[in-house]
Amino acid sequence: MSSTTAPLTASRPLRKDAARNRELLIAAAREVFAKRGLEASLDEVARHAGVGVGTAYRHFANKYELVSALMSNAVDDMVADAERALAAEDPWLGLVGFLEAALADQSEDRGLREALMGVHDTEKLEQVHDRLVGPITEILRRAQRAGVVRADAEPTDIGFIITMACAVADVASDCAPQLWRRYLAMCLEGLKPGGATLPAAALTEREFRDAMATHKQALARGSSIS
Amino acid sequence: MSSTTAPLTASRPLRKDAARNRELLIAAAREVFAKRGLEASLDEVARHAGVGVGTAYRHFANKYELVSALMSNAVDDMVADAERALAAEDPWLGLVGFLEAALADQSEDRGLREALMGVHDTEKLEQVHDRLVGPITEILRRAQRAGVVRADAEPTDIGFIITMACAVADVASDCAPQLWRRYLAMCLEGLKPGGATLPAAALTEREFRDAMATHKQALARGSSIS
Amino acid sequence: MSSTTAPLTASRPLRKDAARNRELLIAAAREVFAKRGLEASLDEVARHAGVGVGTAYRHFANKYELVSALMSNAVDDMVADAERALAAEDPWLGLVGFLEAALADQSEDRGLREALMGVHDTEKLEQVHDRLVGPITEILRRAQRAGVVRADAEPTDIGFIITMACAVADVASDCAPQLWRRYLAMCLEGLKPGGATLPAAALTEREFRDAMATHKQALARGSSIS
Amino acid sequence: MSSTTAPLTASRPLRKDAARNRELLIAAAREVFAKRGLEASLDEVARHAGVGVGTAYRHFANKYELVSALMSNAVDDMVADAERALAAEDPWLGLVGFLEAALADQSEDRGLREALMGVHDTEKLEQVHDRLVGPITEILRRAQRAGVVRADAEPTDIGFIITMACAVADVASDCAPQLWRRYLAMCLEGLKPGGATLPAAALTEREFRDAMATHKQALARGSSIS
DNA sequence: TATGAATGAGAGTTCATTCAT
DNA sequence: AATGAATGAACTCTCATTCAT
Repeated sequence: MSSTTAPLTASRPLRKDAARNRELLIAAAREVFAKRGLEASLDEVARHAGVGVGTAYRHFANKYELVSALMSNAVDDMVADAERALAAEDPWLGLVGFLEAALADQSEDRGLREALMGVHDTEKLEQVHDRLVGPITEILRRAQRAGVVRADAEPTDIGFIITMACAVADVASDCAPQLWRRYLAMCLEGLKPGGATLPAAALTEREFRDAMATHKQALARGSSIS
Repeated sequence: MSSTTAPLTASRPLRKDAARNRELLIAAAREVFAKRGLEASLDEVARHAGVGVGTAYRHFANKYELVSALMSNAVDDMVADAERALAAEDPWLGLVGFLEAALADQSEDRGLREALMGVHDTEKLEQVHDRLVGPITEILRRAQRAGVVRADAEPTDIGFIITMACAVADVASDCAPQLWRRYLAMCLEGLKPGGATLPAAALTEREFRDAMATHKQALARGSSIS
Repeated sequence: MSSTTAPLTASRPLRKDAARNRELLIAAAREVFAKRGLEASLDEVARHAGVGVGTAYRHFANKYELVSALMSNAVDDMVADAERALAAEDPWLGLVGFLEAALADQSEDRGLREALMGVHDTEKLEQVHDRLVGPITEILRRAQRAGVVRADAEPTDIGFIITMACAVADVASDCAPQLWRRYLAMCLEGLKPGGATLPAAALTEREFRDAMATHKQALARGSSIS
Repeated sequence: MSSTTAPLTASRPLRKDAARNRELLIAAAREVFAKRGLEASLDEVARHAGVGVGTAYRHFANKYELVSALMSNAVDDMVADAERALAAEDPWLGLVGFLEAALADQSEDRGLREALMGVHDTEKLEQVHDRLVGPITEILRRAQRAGVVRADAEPTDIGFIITMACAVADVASDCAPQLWRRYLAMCLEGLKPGGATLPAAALTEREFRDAMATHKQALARGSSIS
């Protein structure tokens, strides 16, 4: 009856605006996926968020888009972590600090790990990489210039070190939530100068992206995320 | 030693055609699971093998049993790898050789990686561990006695190094099938004596088993492999 | 009493279309199960109702829940029958009327007979018995007080008389839909005072419930209704 | 080598002749079906008999034929029971004795009950009836001539009384194996002269056969016994 | 002839996605 | 815009029956 959008009657539920529902869904998805992995159903996410599934599909074209949004948030965090790392005085501690910060998040979130290991959309993947490649490259190069990281290390190595530590977290997060730190430390030894020659070349940024994209498509085929 | 053609396995000799189908199924399963992971359906495996689903279920009580058979084969191979490693003169090269051999297999087989990372049956898991723990411990201890591996390394570290290299293979196997070698080399640097103190204790053998078992159960809940 | 159109059932009001489909499903289930017994598939019930299987599973968690809903309706009817019987002036005619009314329903519905003979869920069974035991006991005791039923009859005898008449209906309902009346009459002769001593004690209410529950479990093992 | 059929070498298994296997299968089927009902699989029966399924299908065209053979045996027993009943001096005790003997068998054999309630083959059914109708009719008529059974009872009533007592046994055989005797006694009261008029005519022998046959076909449609 | 391996239709159930309300 | 009911393909597993050995 009124032209305002404010609720007039107490019995009519508040009209939640879209942004609020979007946040609710993302928060619910994070919680649900963190605990149960990406195989949790969208119904469960929606229920957790207190909205209908239909609403989820209004905000996200499909399950993957929702996962994607989660990833964007995680990437935001990683970018922030990276900026903090660049602000650190010691380049080595900066690198280590970045990895620890990024992994501290991921080690607690199964859904995030699965999402980062299995991005299902090339375009999205490009965006993620576009945002991270600069900071990560700078963190690494700075450490190399300081002589604390071997010269043949490449930015994609950082990506795979994260991948590896995530794998440990995947297996051990319930029993030993901090175990990934042990293996991150081992990998970091391998990053220090003076080690043996590495038997295979690092991927270029381009190859890394393609690898990720191919991997996802392999995952997507036959997976519930299509 | 015997002149009979009886199968070497202790169980009842399989009829010729049945044995053939069993092999067809295992081969098909390996191929299908290698490419698409364990979430591929048994129908697809059977189709790939050129047999009906029913046949698959005659040979393997359920999907997991089939995966389990695949794993048994893989564990056989790993045990053989481990024995070769112990026969090597140089303890370090033995250790490295074992890891490279084991990973060369797994890097090409996504299903195998998923199976080993996600054994869904506690009993089977125990069997796998029972067979591998001895040889792996001996490989490691020998290298430690020779002073080429840091003293605080534990057998479970070998397990997690395999886990990590598999994670790399998971992502990159299509584009860069040998990339895992780069990161295995990095990890091996971390295994050499003289590195920084590791920030978290290795799991004991028992904890490792429990971690694996818990991980599986988490995976199994809601997964197609129940 | 209220002017709202809210449903009388205490649970959340179903959306109009959903309520319609629920009714369609129940009607279809009654028809299909009535004709073909409980072994008819849910796909067939859904097809008969003109909805997808998924819809059936939205309304009923599993096949048994659907059967259960059917049973609840039938028990409602039986309770109503029992109340009418208690309102009858002649205690004997009340008893007979109750049995005839109850059996008139069941004789036409094979699914209902199977459901009542084979309740697969202990809790549900308890509910059914809880609702029926009072009225039936009262009907019987009133007739006994009036001296028209033998003193050693027990409420569980009523249950078994229904069981027996149902068995006749099971066999003969197609060819002779009223034949059960003949054998109900025979059983009723056995209920009248003055007959020979009965060679086995009636079950107590507790034993009757346990018998039913055990029977169901035997049926359920290996049956499609688990 | 020898022209005898006796085994010559200890290692070669005795050549079981067909008759022996047939008996083994029937015995196994009786046991298995008695315990688990007709839904037990033929594989299980064959395993129990120590032969292959193929052998079962050599002797019986399908599952139903095997059940049918079981029934034949049971009918043999019933015919023998009937003959003993006719030899009894007291016509009433003869009738009662026949029913008790027949039911004592059936009450212990779930498969037999299911088979008799659900004969799936018209021809077989005819055979069963052909063999039983004479003796049963004679038992009944003799009792009627002696004035101990009501004049409007028909041979098919005997069939349905068995049906009814079987239904009781079906439900209660685990908890109260003798309970059917109570309800048989009640039915027998209804058979005695002097009761109320029965509200529906007994089936004729022809109708009884048709009822059974129709019933079976209904059961068979959609049932595992096709 | 006996065997048991192979078959494949069909059952119950789940869930990403669509669409009427 | 929000809801959640509806959809139907897909998955695992069973078993009566057939057929190669």
